[in-house]
Amino acid sequence: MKVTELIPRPTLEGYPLADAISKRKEALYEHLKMSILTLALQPGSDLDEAAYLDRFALSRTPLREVFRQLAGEGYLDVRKNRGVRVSEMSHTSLREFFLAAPMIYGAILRLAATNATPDQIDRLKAAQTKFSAVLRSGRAADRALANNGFHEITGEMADNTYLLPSFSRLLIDHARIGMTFYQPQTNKMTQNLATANAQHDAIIAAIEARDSDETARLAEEHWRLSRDQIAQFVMPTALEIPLAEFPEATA
Amino acid sequence: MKVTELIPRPTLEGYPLADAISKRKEALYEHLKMSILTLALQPGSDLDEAAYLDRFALSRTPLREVFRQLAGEGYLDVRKNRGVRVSEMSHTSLREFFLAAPMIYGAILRLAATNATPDQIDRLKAAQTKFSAVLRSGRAADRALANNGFHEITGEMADNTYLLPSFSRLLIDHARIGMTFYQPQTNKMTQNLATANAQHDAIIAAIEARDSDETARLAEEHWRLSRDQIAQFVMPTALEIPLAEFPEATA
DNA sequence: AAAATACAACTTGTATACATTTCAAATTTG
DNA sequence: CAAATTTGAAATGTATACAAGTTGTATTTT
Repeated sequence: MKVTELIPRPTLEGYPLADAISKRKEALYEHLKMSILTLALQPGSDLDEAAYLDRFALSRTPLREVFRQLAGEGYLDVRKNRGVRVSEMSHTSLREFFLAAPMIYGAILRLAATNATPDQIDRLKAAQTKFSAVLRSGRAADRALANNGFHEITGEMADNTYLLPSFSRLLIDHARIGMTFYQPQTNKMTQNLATANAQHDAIIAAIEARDSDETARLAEEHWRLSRDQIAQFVMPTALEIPLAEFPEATA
Repeated sequence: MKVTELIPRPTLEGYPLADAISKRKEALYEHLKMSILTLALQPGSDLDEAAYLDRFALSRTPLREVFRQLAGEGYLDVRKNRGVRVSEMSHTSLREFFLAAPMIYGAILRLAATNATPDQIDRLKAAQTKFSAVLRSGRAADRALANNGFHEITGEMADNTYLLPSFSRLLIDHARIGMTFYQPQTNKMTQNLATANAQHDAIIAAIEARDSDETARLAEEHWRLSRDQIAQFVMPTALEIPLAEFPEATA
Protein backbone atom coordinates (compact mmCIF):
# COMPACT_ATOMS: atom_id res chain seq x y z
CA MET A 1 0.00 0.00 0.00
CA LYS A 2 1.07 3.55 -0.68
CA VAL A 3 2.71 5.33 2.21
CA THR A 4 1.40 8.72 1.16
CA GLU A 5 -2.14 7.46 1.70
CA LEU A 6 -1.46 6.78 5.35
CA ILE A 7 0.03 10.12 6.37
CA PRO A 8 -2.63 12.83 6.62
CA ARG A 9 -1.51 16.28 5.47
CA PRO A 10 -1.41 19.01 8.08
CA THR A 11 -4.72 20.80 8.45
CA LEU A 12 -4.82 23.99 6.44
CA GLU A 13 -6.14 27.11 8.05
CA GLY A 14 -9.43 28.41 6.74
CA TYR A 15 -10.17 25.13 5.08
CA PRO A 16 -10.92 22.32 7.52
CA LEU A 17 -11.54 19.61 4.89
CA ALA A 18 -7.93 19.77 3.70
CA ASP A 19 -7.00 16.49 2.08
CA ALA A 20 -5.53 15.30 -1.18
CA ILE A 21 -5.33 17.99 -3.83
CA SER A 22 -7.97 16.37 -5.98
CA LYS A 23 -10.36 16.49 -3.03
CA ARG A 24 -9.78 20.20 -2.64
CA LYS A 25 -10.27 20.67 -6.36
CA GLU A 26 -13.53 18.77 -6.14
CA ALA A 27 -14.54 20.83 -3.12
CA LEU A 28 -13.91 24.08 -4.97
CA TYR A 29 -15.83 22.77 -7.96
CA GLU A 30 -18.85 21.87 -5.85
CA HIS A 31 -18.65 25.06 -3.82
CA LEU A 32 -18.71 27.22 -6.94
CA LYS A 33 -21.56 25.27 -8.51
CA MET A 34 -23.61 25.57 -5.37
CA SER A 35 -22.84 29.26 -4.94
CA ILE A 36 -23.83 30.01 -8.51
CA LEU A 37 -27.04 27.98 -8.43
CA THR A 38 -28.18 29.69 -5.24
CA LEU A 39 -27.16 33.17 -6.43
CA ALA A 40 -24.68 33.50 -3.55
CA LEU A 41 -22.51 34.41 -6.52
CA GLN A 42 -24.60 36.72 -8.67
CA PRO A 43 -24.77 36.49 -12.45
CA GLY A 44 -22.09 38.71 -13.96
CA SER A 45 -20.01 39.02 -10.81
CA ASP A 46 -16.23 38.70 -11.02
CA LEU A 47 -14.36 35.85 -9.37
CA ASP A 48 -11.17 36.63 -7.51
CA GLU A 49 -8.57 33.96 -8.25
CA ALA A 50 -6.43 34.96 -5.30
CA ALA A 51 -9.24 34.55 -2.76
CA TYR A 52 -10.00 30.98 -3.84
CA LEU A 53 -6.28 30.20 -3.95
CA ASP A 54 -6.01 30.78 -0.21
CA ARG A 55 -9.36 29.40 0.74
CA PHE A 56 -8.95 26.06 -0.99
CA ALA A 57 -5.17 25.77 -0.72
CA LEU A 58 -4.71 25.19 -4.43
CA SER A 59 -2.10 26.59 -6.74
CA ARG A 60 -3.11 28.53 -9.82
CA THR A 61 -2.87 25.70 -12.30
CA PRO A 62 -5.53 23.39 -10.83
CA LEU A 63 -7.64 26.37 -9.80
CA ARG A 64 -7.76 27.66 -13.33
CA GLU A 65 -8.58 24.19 -14.56
CA VAL A 66 -11.68 24.16 -12.37
CA PHE A 67 -12.66 27.58 -13.75
CA ARG A 68 -12.29 26.32 -17.31
CA GLN A 69 -14.35 23.25 -16.64
CA LEU A 70 -17.15 25.24 -15.05
CA ALA A 71 -17.03 27.57 -18.05
CA GLY A 72 -17.49 24.57 -20.32
CA GLU A 73 -20.56 23.57 -18.35
CA GLY A 74 -22.08 27.04 -18.53
CA TYR A 75 -21.57 28.23 -14.97
CA LEU A 76 -18.78 30.70 -15.70
CA ASP A 77 -17.55 32.88 -18.53
CA VAL A 78 -13.82 33.07 -19.13
CA ARG A 79 -12.78 36.24 -20.94
CA LYS A 80 -9.30 36.31 -22.33
CA ASN A 81 -7.02 38.53 -20.26
CA ARG A 82 -10.00 39.67 -18.24
CA GLY A 83 -10.69 37.09 -15.66
CA VAL A 84 -13.64 34.93 -14.90
CA ARG A 85 -17.20 35.91 -14.11
CA VAL A 86 -20.42 34.12 -13.32
CA SER A 87 -22.39 33.59 -16.50
CA GLU A 88 -24.95 36.31 -17.16
CA MET A 89 -28.73 36.11 -17.13
CA SER A 90 -30.72 38.73 -18.96
CA HIS A 91 -34.28 39.25 -20.12
CA THR A 92 -33.06 37.90 -23.47
CA SER A 93 -31.83 34.67 -21.97
CA LEU A 94 -35.10 34.36 -20.06
CA ARG A 95 -36.96 34.33 -23.35
CA GLU A 96 -34.55 31.74 -24.77
CA PHE A 97 -35.10 29.69 -21.64
CA PHE A 98 -38.88 29.68 -22.07
CA LEU A 99 -38.54 28.56 -25.66
CA ALA A 100 -36.18 25.68 -25.05
CA ALA A 101 -37.19 24.32 -21.66
CA PRO A 102 -40.50 22.56 -22.39
CA MET A 103 -39.08 20.67 -25.34
CA ILE A 104 -35.92 19.49 -23.61
CA TYR A 105 -37.60 18.70 -20.28
CA GLY A 106 -40.26 16.69 -22.08
CA ALA A 107 -37.71 14.75 -24.08
CA ILE A 108 -35.51 14.04 -21.05
CA LEU A 109 -38.35 12.75 -18.89
CA ARG A 110 -39.76 10.65 -21.71
CA LEU A 111 -36.38 8.98 -22.16
CA ALA A 112 -35.93 8.68 -18.40
CA ALA A 113 -39.03 6.52 -18.25
CA THR A 114 -37.57 4.25 -20.92
CA ASN A 115 -34.03 3.96 -19.65
CA ALA A 116 -33.98 4.41 -15.87
CA THR A 117 -32.09 1.73 -13.96
CA PRO A 118 -33.28 0.46 -10.55
CA ASP A 119 -30.32 2.15 -8.87
CA GLN A 120 -31.19 5.45 -10.47
CA ILE A 121 -34.80 5.13 -9.38
CA ASP A 122 -33.61 4.58 -5.82
CA ARG A 123 -31.48 7.68 -6.00
CA LEU A 124 -34.36 9.67 -7.46
CA LYS A 125 -36.52 8.62 -4.53
CA ALA A 126 -33.79 9.70 -2.13
CA ALA A 127 -33.53 13.06 -3.87
CA GLN A 128 -37.28 13.48 -3.63
CA THR A 129 -37.27 12.62 0.08
CA LYS A 130 -34.74 15.38 0.55
CA PHE A 131 -36.73 17.86 -1.54
CA SER A 132 -39.83 17.05 0.45
CA ALA A 133 -38.04 17.61 3.73
CA VAL A 134 -36.55 20.88 2.60
CA LEU A 135 -39.94 22.30 1.63
CA ARG A 136 -40.75 22.49 5.31
CA SER A 137 -37.42 24.01 6.40
CA GLY A 138 -38.20 26.84 4.04
CA ARG A 139 -34.77 28.09 2.99
CA ALA A 140 -34.98 29.10 -0.67
CA ALA A 141 -31.40 28.07 -1.48
CA ASP A 142 -31.92 24.60 -0.05
CA ARG A 143 -35.10 24.18 -2.03
CA ALA A 144 -33.42 25.23 -5.26
CA LEU A 145 -30.53 22.81 -4.70
CA ALA A 146 -32.78 19.91 -3.76
CA ASN A 147 -34.97 20.51 -6.79
CA ASN A 148 -31.86 20.73 -8.96
CA GLY A 149 -30.62 17.45 -7.54
CA PHE A 150 -33.90 15.75 -8.38
CA HIS A 151 -33.85 16.89 -11.98
CA GLU A 152 -30.15 16.13 -12.48
CA ILE A 153 -30.94 12.50 -11.78
CA THR A 154 -33.69 12.48 -14.39
CA GLY A 155 -31.10 13.79 -16.85
CA GLU A 156 -28.82 10.92 -15.98
CA MET A 157 -31.66 8.46 -16.41
CA ALA A 158 -32.42 9.70 -19.91
CA ASP A 159 -28.91 8.58 -20.79
CA ASN A 160 -28.57 10.61 -23.97
CA THR A 161 -25.19 12.21 -24.61
CA TYR A 162 -26.65 14.69 -27.04
CA LEU A 163 -29.54 16.02 -24.99
CA LEU A 164 -27.73 16.22 -21.70
CA PRO A 165 -25.64 19.33 -22.42
CA SER A 166 -28.68 21.48 -23.12
CA PHE A 167 -30.61 19.98 -20.25
CA SER A 168 -27.78 20.75 -17.84
CA ARG A 169 -27.60 24.37 -18.98
CA LEU A 170 -31.33 24.71 -18.53
CA LEU A 171 -31.11 23.34 -15.00
CA ILE A 172 -28.50 25.92 -14.05
CA ASP A 173 -30.69 28.82 -15.04
CA HIS A 174 -33.87 27.19 -13.80
CA ALA A 175 -32.34 27.13 -10.34
CA ARG A 176 -31.21 30.72 -10.64
CA ILE A 177 -34.53 31.94 -11.98
CA GLY A 178 -36.22 30.05 -9.19
CA MET A 179 -34.05 31.78 -6.61
CA THR A 180 -34.99 35.11 -8.11
CA PHE A 181 -38.69 34.63 -8.37
CA TYR A 182 -40.00 31.97 -6.01
CA GLN A 183 -40.28 33.68 -2.69
CA PRO A 184 -43.37 32.06 -1.22
CA GLN A 185 -44.79 35.11 0.46
CA THR A 186 -48.24 34.38 -0.84
CA ASN A 187 -50.39 31.38 -0.05
CA LYS A 188 -50.64 30.63 -3.72
CA MET A 189 -46.93 30.05 -4.00
CA THR A 190 -46.75 27.87 -0.93
CA GLN A 191 -49.56 25.89 -2.49
CA ASN A 192 -47.57 25.65 -5.73
CA LEU A 193 -44.63 24.14 -3.92
CA ALA A 194 -46.85 21.44 -2.50
CA THR A 195 -48.15 20.78 -6.01
CA ALA A 196 -44.60 20.54 -7.38
CA ASN A 197 -43.82 18.08 -4.63
CA ALA A 198 -46.79 15.92 -5.56
CA GLN A 199 -45.78 16.09 -9.22
CA HIS A 200 -42.32 14.79 -8.34
CA ASP A 201 -43.95 11.79 -6.66
CA ALA A 202 -46.12 11.20 -9.71
CA ILE A 203 -43.08 11.42 -11.99
CA ILE A 204 -41.25 8.82 -9.93
CA ALA A 205 -44.24 6.49 -10.10
CA ALA A 206 -44.57 6.93 -13.88
CA ILE A 207 -40.86 6.29 -14.43
CA GLU A 208 -40.96 3.21 -12.24
CA ALA A 209 -43.93 1.96 -14.28
CA ARG A 210 -41.92 2.62 -17.47
CA ASP A 211 -44.87 4.66 -18.72
CA SER A 212 -43.16 7.14 -21.03
CA ASP A 213 -46.35 8.80 -22.30
CA GLU A 214 -47.53 9.47 -18.78
CA THR A 215 -44.08 10.69 -17.76
CA ALA A 216 -44.01 13.08 -20.72
CA ARG A 217 -47.47 14.35 -19.78
CA LEU A 218 -46.33 14.95 -16.23
CA ALA A 219 -43.23 16.73 -17.51
CA GLU A 220 -45.44 19.16 -19.39
CA GLU A 221 -47.65 19.69 -16.36
CA HIS A 222 -44.65 20.21 -14.11
CA TRP A 223 -43.15 22.69 -16.54
CA ARG A 224 -46.43 24.61 -16.79
CA LEU A 225 -46.58 25.04 -13.03
CA SER A 226 -43.05 26.34 -12.96
CA ARG A 227 -43.61 28.62 -15.93
CA ASP A 228 -46.78 30.14 -14.48
CA GLN A 229 -45.03 30.78 -11.22
CA ILE A 230 -42.25 32.63 -13.00
CA ALA A 231 -44.68 34.48 -15.26
CA GLN A 232 -46.60 35.67 -12.21
CA PHE A 233 -43.50 37.47 -11.04
CA VAL A 234 -42.38 38.79 -14.36
CA MET A 235 -45.89 40.04 -15.11
CA PRO A 236 -47.65 40.45 -11.77
CA THR A 237 -51.36 41.18 -11.64
CA ALA A 238 -51.78 44.94 -11.45
CA LEU A 239 -52.29 46.57 -8.09
CA GLU A 240 -55.91 47.41 -7.51
CA ILE A 241 -55.37 50.38 -5.27
CA PRO A 242 -55.72 53.80 -6.88
CA LEU A 243 -52.46 55.72 -6.95
CA ALA A 244 -53.72 58.51 -4.73
CA GLU A 245 -53.99 56.15 -1.75
CA PHE A 246 -50.25 55.54 -1.53
CA PRO A 247 -48.65 57.68 1.15
CA GLU A 248 -45.88 58.69 -1.25
CA ALA A 249 -48.36 59.89 -3.82
CA THR A 250 -50.30 61.98 -1.29
CA ALA A 251 -47.26 63.54 0.33
CA MET B 1 3.02 51.40 -29.36
CA LYS B 2 4.45 48.19 -27.98
CA VAL B 3 7.85 47.18 -29.28
CA THR B 4 7.07 43.50 -29.05
CA GLU B 5 4.37 43.95 -31.67
CA LEU B 6 6.94 45.11 -34.20
CA ILE B 7 9.49 42.33 -33.85
CA PRO B 8 8.30 39.12 -35.49
CA ARG B 9 9.30 35.96 -33.68
CA PRO B 10 11.71 33.64 -35.44
CA THR B 11 9.95 31.16 -37.67
CA LEU B 12 9.48 27.84 -35.93
CA GLU B 13 10.36 24.70 -37.76
CA GLY B 14 7.54 22.34 -38.57
CA TYR B 15 5.02 25.09 -38.07
CA PRO B 16 5.14 27.84 -40.66
CA LEU B 17 2.28 29.91 -39.25
CA ALA B 18 4.23 30.64 -36.07
CA ASP B 19 2.98 33.85 -34.57
CA ALA B 20 1.76 35.12 -31.25
CA ILE B 21 1.05 32.38 -28.72
CA SER B 22 -2.68 32.90 -28.87
CA LYS B 23 -2.57 32.36 -32.62
CA ARG B 24 -0.77 29.09 -32.16
CA LYS B 25 -3.27 28.09 -29.50
CA GLU B 26 -6.08 28.92 -31.89
CA ALA B 27 -4.32 26.97 -34.64
CA LEU B 28 -4.02 23.90 -32.43
CA TYR B 29 -7.66 24.23 -31.43
CA GLU B 30 -8.82 24.39 -35.05
CA HIS B 31 -6.45 21.66 -36.14
CA LEU B 32 -7.75 19.26 -33.51
CA LYS B 33 -11.38 20.07 -34.25
CA MET B 34 -10.83 19.51 -37.94
CA SER B 35 -8.88 16.30 -37.40
CA ILE B 36 -11.57 14.90 -35.15
CA LEU B 37 -14.47 15.86 -37.41
CA THR B 38 -12.81 14.24 -40.42
CA LEU B 39 -11.73 11.14 -38.49
CA ALA B 40 -8.06 11.89 -39.15
CA LEU B 41 -8.05 11.37 -35.39
CA GLN B 42 -10.19 8.32 -34.78
CA PRO B 43 -12.71 8.05 -31.94
CA GLY B 44 -11.03 6.60 -28.89
CA SER B 45 -7.46 7.29 -30.02
CA ASP B 46 -4.96 8.72 -27.56
CA LEU B 47 -3.44 12.16 -27.99
CA ASP B 48 0.26 12.61 -27.38
CA GLU B 49 0.83 15.83 -25.48
CA ALA B 50 4.52 15.88 -26.34
CA ALA B 51 3.96 15.67 -30.10
CA TYR B 52 1.63 18.68 -30.13
CA LEU B 53 4.01 20.56 -27.84
CA ASP B 54 6.70 20.52 -30.50
CA ARG B 55 4.44 20.87 -33.49
CA PHE B 56 2.63 23.96 -32.25
CA ALA B 57 5.44 25.42 -30.19
CA LEU B 58 3.31 25.72 -27.07
CA SER B 59 4.19 24.95 -23.49
CA ARG B 60 2.17 22.47 -21.53
CA THR B 61 -0.08 24.95 -19.74
CA PRO B 62 -1.81 26.46 -22.79
CA LEU B 63 -1.77 23.11 -24.57
CA ARG B 64 -3.63 21.47 -21.74
CA GLU B 65 -6.06 24.37 -21.66
CA VAL B 66 -6.96 23.68 -25.28
CA PHE B 67 -7.47 20.01 -24.44
CA ARG B 68 -9.79 20.93 -21.58
CA GLN B 69 -11.81 23.28 -23.70
CA LEU B 70 -12.24 20.70 -26.45
CA ALA B 71 -13.29 18.21 -23.78
CA GLY B 72 -15.96 20.66 -22.63
CA GLU B 73 -17.26 20.91 -26.17
CA GLY B 74 -17.42 17.14 -26.58
CA TYR B 75 -14.47 16.55 -28.91
CA LEU B 76 -12.16 14.98 -26.34
CA ASP B 77 -12.33 12.98 -23.14
CA VAL B 78 -9.92 13.85 -20.36
CA ARG B 79 -9.25 10.96 -17.99
CA LYS B 80 -7.56 11.77 -14.74
CA ASN B 81 -3.93 10.62 -14.71
CA ARG B 82 -4.47 8.87 -18.02
CA GLY B 83 -4.24 11.44 -20.72
CA VAL B 84 -6.62 12.63 -23.33
CA ARG B 85 -8.43 10.72 -26.03
CA VAL B 86 -10.82 11.51 -28.84
CA SER B 87 -14.39 11.05 -27.63
CA GLU B 88 -15.83 7.67 -28.42
CA MET B 89 -18.61 6.72 -30.79
CA SER B 90 -20.40 3.44 -30.33
CA HIS B 91 -23.54 1.76 -31.57
CA THR B 92 -25.14 3.04 -28.36
CA SER B 93 -24.31 6.63 -29.13
CA LEU B 94 -25.58 6.15 -32.69
CA ARG B 95 -28.97 5.26 -31.28
CA GLU B 96 -28.91 8.28 -28.96
CA PHE B 97 -27.99 10.39 -31.96
CA PHE B 98 -31.00 9.21 -33.98
CA LEU B 99 -33.32 9.98 -31.09
CA ALA B 100 -32.11 13.49 -30.41
CA ALA B 101 -31.14 14.85 -33.81
CA PRO B 102 -34.52 15.43 -35.51
CA MET B 103 -35.91 17.32 -32.54
CA ILE B 104 -32.90 19.57 -32.05
CA TYR B 105 -32.28 20.19 -35.74
CA GLY B 106 -35.94 21.09 -36.23
CA ALA B 107 -35.92 23.49 -33.31
CA ILE B 108 -32.67 25.15 -34.38
CA LEU B 109 -33.78 25.74 -37.94
CA ARG B 110 -37.18 27.00 -36.86
CA LEU B 111 -35.53 29.54 -34.60
CA ALA B 112 -32.96 30.39 -37.26
CA ALA B 113 -35.77 31.52 -39.54
CA THR B 114 -37.07 33.81 -36.82
CA ASN B 115 -33.79 35.29 -35.65
CA ALA B 116 -31.28 35.29 -38.49
CA THR B 117 -29.54 38.62 -39.10
CA PRO B 118 -28.67 39.82 -42.63
CA ASP B 119 -24.99 39.33 -41.93
CA GLN B 120 -25.58 35.74 -40.84
CA ILE B 121 -27.62 35.08 -43.97
CA ASP B 122 -24.72 36.34 -46.06
CA ARG B 123 -22.35 34.03 -44.24
CA LEU B 124 -24.73 31.12 -44.67
CA LYS B 125 -24.80 31.78 -48.42
CA ALA B 126 -21.01 31.85 -48.49
CA ALA B 127 -20.87 28.56 -46.59
CA GLN B 128 -23.30 27.04 -49.05
CA THR B 129 -21.25 28.28 -52.03
CA LYS B 130 -18.30 26.47 -50.52
CA PHE B 131 -20.28 23.30 -49.85
CA SER B 132 -21.55 23.34 -53.43
CA ALA B 133 -18.03 23.73 -54.81
CA VAL B 134 -16.68 20.95 -52.64
CA LEU B 135 -19.28 18.47 -53.83
CA ARG B 136 -17.53 18.46 -57.18
CA SER B 137 -13.99 18.15 -55.79
CA GLY B 138 -15.18 14.97 -54.15
CA ARG B 139 -12.95 14.71 -51.06
CA ALA B 140 -15.08 13.28 -48.26
CA ALA B 141 -13.31 15.26 -45.52
CA ASP B 142 -13.84 18.55 -47.32
CA ARG B 143 -17.51 17.78 -47.78
CA ALA B 144 -17.97 16.90 -44.14
CA LEU B 145 -16.26 20.12 -43.02
CA ALA B 146 -18.18 22.31 -45.46
CA ASN B 147 -21.46 20.75 -44.41
CA ASN B 148 -20.50 21.23 -40.79
CA GLY B 149 -19.71 24.88 -41.46
CA PHE B 150 -23.13 25.41 -43.02
CA HIS B 151 -24.99 23.95 -40.08
CA GLU B 152 -22.83 25.72 -37.49
CA ILE B 153 -24.08 29.00 -38.90
CA THR B 154 -27.70 27.91 -38.58
CA GLY B 155 -26.94 27.19 -34.92
CA GLU B 156 -25.62 30.69 -34.51
CA MET B 157 -28.72 32.10 -36.20
CA ALA B 158 -31.05 30.31 -33.82
CA ASP B 159 -29.41 32.34 -31.07
CA ASN B 160 -30.50 30.18 -28.18
CA THR B 161 -27.97 29.62 -25.41
CA TYR B 162 -29.77 26.57 -24.15
CA LEU B 163 -30.18 24.65 -27.39
CA LEU B 164 -26.76 25.36 -28.82
CA PRO B 165 -24.76 22.97 -26.61
CA SER B 166 -26.76 19.94 -27.71
CA PHE B 167 -26.81 21.09 -31.30
CA SER B 168 -23.03 21.47 -31.34
CA ARG B 169 -22.51 17.99 -29.96
CA LEU B 170 -24.84 16.57 -32.57
CA LEU B 171 -22.91 18.31 -35.33
CA ILE B 172 -19.64 16.76 -34.16
CA ASP B 173 -20.96 13.26 -34.44
CA HIS B 174 -22.98 13.97 -37.54
CA ALA B 175 -19.75 14.87 -39.31
CA ARG B 176 -18.02 11.79 -37.97
CA ILE B 177 -20.90 9.48 -38.85
CA GLY B 178 -20.96 11.06 -42.29
CA MET B 179 -17.27 10.38 -42.76
CA THR B 180 -17.86 6.77 -41.81
CA PHE B 181 -20.86 6.09 -43.95
CA TYR B 182 -21.12 8.48 -46.89
CA GLN B 183 -18.75 7.12 -49.46
CA PRO B 184 -20.56 7.92 -52.68
CA GLN B 185 -19.61 4.79 -54.53
CA THR B 186 -23.14 4.28 -55.74
CA ASN B 187 -25.12 6.54 -58.01
CA LYS B 188 -27.81 6.75 -55.41
CA MET B 189 -25.47 8.41 -52.96
CA THR B 190 -24.10 10.87 -55.44
CA GLN B 191 -27.71 11.74 -56.20
CA ASN B 192 -28.36 12.18 -52.49
CA LEU B 193 -25.56 14.71 -52.22
CA ALA B 194 -27.11 16.75 -55.00
CA THR B 195 -30.42 16.59 -53.16
CA ALA B 196 -28.79 17.74 -49.93
CA ASN B 197 -27.24 20.62 -51.83
CA ALA B 198 -30.65 21.66 -53.19
CA GLN B 199 -32.13 21.40 -49.70
CA HIS B 200 -29.48 23.76 -48.37
CA ASP B 201 -30.53 26.30 -51.01
CA ALA B 202 -34.17 25.88 -50.08
CA ILE B 203 -33.32 26.33 -46.39
CA ILE B 204 -31.51 29.57 -47.13
CA ALA B 205 -34.50 30.85 -49.11
CA ALA B 206 -36.94 29.93 -46.34
CA ILE B 207 -34.80 31.58 -43.68
CA GLU B 208 -34.44 34.71 -45.78
CA ALA B 209 -38.24 34.77 -46.18
CA ARG B 210 -38.56 34.39 -42.38
CA ASP B 211 -40.86 31.44 -43.01
CA SER B 212 -40.30 29.37 -39.89
CA ASP B 213 -42.88 26.70 -40.70
CA GLU B 214 -41.35 26.09 -44.09
CA THR B 215 -37.86 26.09 -42.61
CA ALA B 216 -38.92 23.53 -40.02
CA ARG B 217 -40.46 21.38 -42.75
CA LEU B 218 -37.24 21.55 -44.74
CA ALA B 219 -35.26 20.66 -41.63
CA GLU B 220 -37.28 17.47 -41.29
CA GLU B 221 -36.83 16.64 -44.93
CA HIS B 222 -33.11 17.31 -44.76
CA TRP B 223 -32.79 15.14 -41.69
CA ARG B 224 -34.74 12.31 -43.32
CA LEU B 225 -32.36 12.26 -46.28
CA SER B 226 -29.37 12.10 -44.00
CA ARG B 227 -30.92 9.45 -41.81
CA ASP B 228 -31.85 7.21 -44.74
CA GLN B 229 -28.36 7.50 -46.11
CA ILE B 230 -26.90 6.38 -42.80
CA ALA B 231 -29.50 3.63 -42.38
CA GLN B 232 -28.60 2.30 -45.80
CA PHE B 233 -25.07 1.66 -44.61
CA VAL B 234 -25.92 0.36 -41.20
CA MET B 235 -28.48 -2.02 -42.69
CA PRO B 236 -27.47 -2.60 -46.32
CA THR B 237 -29.70 -4.56 -48.67
CA ALA B 238 -28.64 -8.20 -48.48
CA LEU B 239 -26.38 -9.70 -51.11
CA GLU B 240 -28.34 -11.75 -53.62
CA ILE B 241 -25.58 -14.19 -54.56
CA PRO B 242 -25.89 -17.71 -53.12
CA LEU B 243 -23.00 -18.61 -50.83
CA ALA B 244 -21.72 -21.45 -53.01
CA GLU B 245 -20.78 -19.05 -55.80
CA PHE B 246 -18.04 -17.33 -53.77
CA PRO B 247 -14.55 -18.61 -54.62
CA GLU B 248 -13.73 -19.09 -50.93
CA ALA B 249 -16.80 -21.24 -50.41
CA THR B 250 -16.01 -23.48 -53.39
CA ALA B 251 -12.31 -23.94 -52.64
C1' DA C 1 7.38 -21.86 -15.38
C1' DA C 2 3.71 -18.95 -13.45
C1' DA C 3 2.64 -15.49 -10.30
C1' DA C 4 3.88 -11.84 -7.65
C1' DT C 5 6.73 -8.09 -6.72
C1' DA C 6 9.94 -4.37 -7.63
C1' DC C 7 11.79 -1.10 -10.37
C1' DA C 8 12.54 2.28 -13.92
C1' DA C 9 10.93 4.97 -17.67
C1' DC C 10 7.35 7.65 -19.02
C1' DT C 11 3.17 10.28 -18.51
C1' DT C 12 0.31 13.36 -16.04
C1' DG C 13 -0.47 16.82 -12.35
C1' DT C 14 1.07 20.88 -9.54
C1' DA C 15 3.77 24.86 -7.88
C1' DT C 16 5.82 28.87 -8.93
C1' DA C 17 8.69 32.29 -11.26
C1' DC C 18 8.44 35.12 -15.04
C1' DA C 19 6.11 37.56 -19.09
C1' DT C 20 2.35 39.98 -20.83
C1' DT C 21 -1.82 42.54 -20.68
C1' DT C 22 -5.19 45.45 -18.56
C1' DC C 23 -6.92 49.20 -15.84
C1' DA C 24 -6.73 53.33 -13.70
C1' DA C 25 -4.31 57.16 -11.72
C1' DA C 26 -1.06 60.66 -12.74
C1' DT C 27 1.10 63.49 -15.94
C1' DT C 28 1.70 65.90 -20.05
C1' DT C 29 0.01 68.23 -24.04
C1' DG C 30 -2.88 71.12 -27.06
C1' DC D 1 -9.24 72.67 -18.64
C1' DA D 2 -10.13 68.66 -21.42
C1' DA D 3 -8.05 65.18 -24.02
C1' DA D 4 -4.41 62.34 -24.81
C1' DT D 5 -0.53 59.94 -23.13
C1' DT D 6 2.40 57.77 -19.84
C1' DT D 7 3.21 54.77 -16.25
C1' DG D 8 3.03 51.29 -12.84
C1' DA D 9 0.43 48.18 -9.93
C1' DA D 10 -2.57 44.35 -10.27
C1' DA D 11 -4.42 40.68 -12.85
C1' DT D 12 -3.87 37.24 -16.29
C1' DG D 13 -1.14 34.10 -19.24
C1' DT D 14 2.95 31.03 -20.04
C1' DA D 15 7.19 28.28 -19.22
C1' DT D 16 9.30 25.03 -16.68
C1' DA D 17 11.01 22.39 -12.72
C1' DC D 18 9.44 19.17 -9.72
C1' DA D 19 6.04 15.69 -7.66
C1' DA D 20 2.90 12.01 -8.15
C1' DG D 21 0.91 8.49 -10.69
C1' DT D 22 0.87 4.83 -14.31
C1' DT D 23 2.67 1.18 -17.13
C1' DG D 24 5.50 -2.21 -18.85
C1' DT D 25 9.59 -5.06 -17.97
C1' DA D 26 12.84 -7.41 -15.26
C1' DT D 27 13.53 -9.89 -11.19
C1' DT D 28 12.37 -12.69 -7.49
C1' DT D 29 9.63 -16.13 -5.28
C1' DT D 30 7.08 -20.27 -5.09
